Amino acid sequence: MTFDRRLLERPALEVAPLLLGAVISRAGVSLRITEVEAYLGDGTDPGSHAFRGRSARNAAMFGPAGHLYAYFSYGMHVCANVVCSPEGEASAVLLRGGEIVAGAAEARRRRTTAKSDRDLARGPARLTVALGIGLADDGADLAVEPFGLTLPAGPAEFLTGPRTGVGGAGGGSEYPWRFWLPDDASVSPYRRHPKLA
DNA sequence: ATAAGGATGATCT
DNA sequence: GATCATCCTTATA
Repeated sequence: MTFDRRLLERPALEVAPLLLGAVISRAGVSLRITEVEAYLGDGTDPGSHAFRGRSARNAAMFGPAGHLYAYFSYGMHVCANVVCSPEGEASAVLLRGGEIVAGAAEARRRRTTAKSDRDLARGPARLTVALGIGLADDGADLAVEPFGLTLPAGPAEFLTGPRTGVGGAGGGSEYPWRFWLPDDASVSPYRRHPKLA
């Protein structure tokens, strides 16, 4: 019914593939995760919110594994991460895309601009809207209502590539830390950061 | 199909 | 004041 928290108390690069195919749910809406990105907390990842240490915004990243790190971005969006590593270390996995497996009617009601069901949770900010995740959920334990998280039985087959939208240091092929399930319609289209030629 | 520009605000320098 | 872990609309092919 719920997950083994120890599986998430590992570095983000190991947890990311485990989350592909996992099902996350919140208040009756469930989705199968198909695309994620890893962000490290050991000070070696310039693209990570934790790169310059702890702050009020990223505090949840330093908390226990299996909790949520939700943050506000671009003045209008909320993005959600699954916190990993033992408490005190700040790595996390950004949820970038998934397909709704339960509660589709509710998800459609929230995502009024979605043209088709496959767009309901394709993209990190869309995913949070579909699930109804807000800033109030920052730090929430995914093992506790209204949340739920079920990890896949076995390891999934996956592909990797550069992280989307990360420019400058931390971007490009130096950091191929985006993970997705092959041939899945709910994987968001790759967009290079504007700052990279 | 891909490209470009605006919206909009917290966070950090 | 610059920088975003983005989305949506409109334009051009």
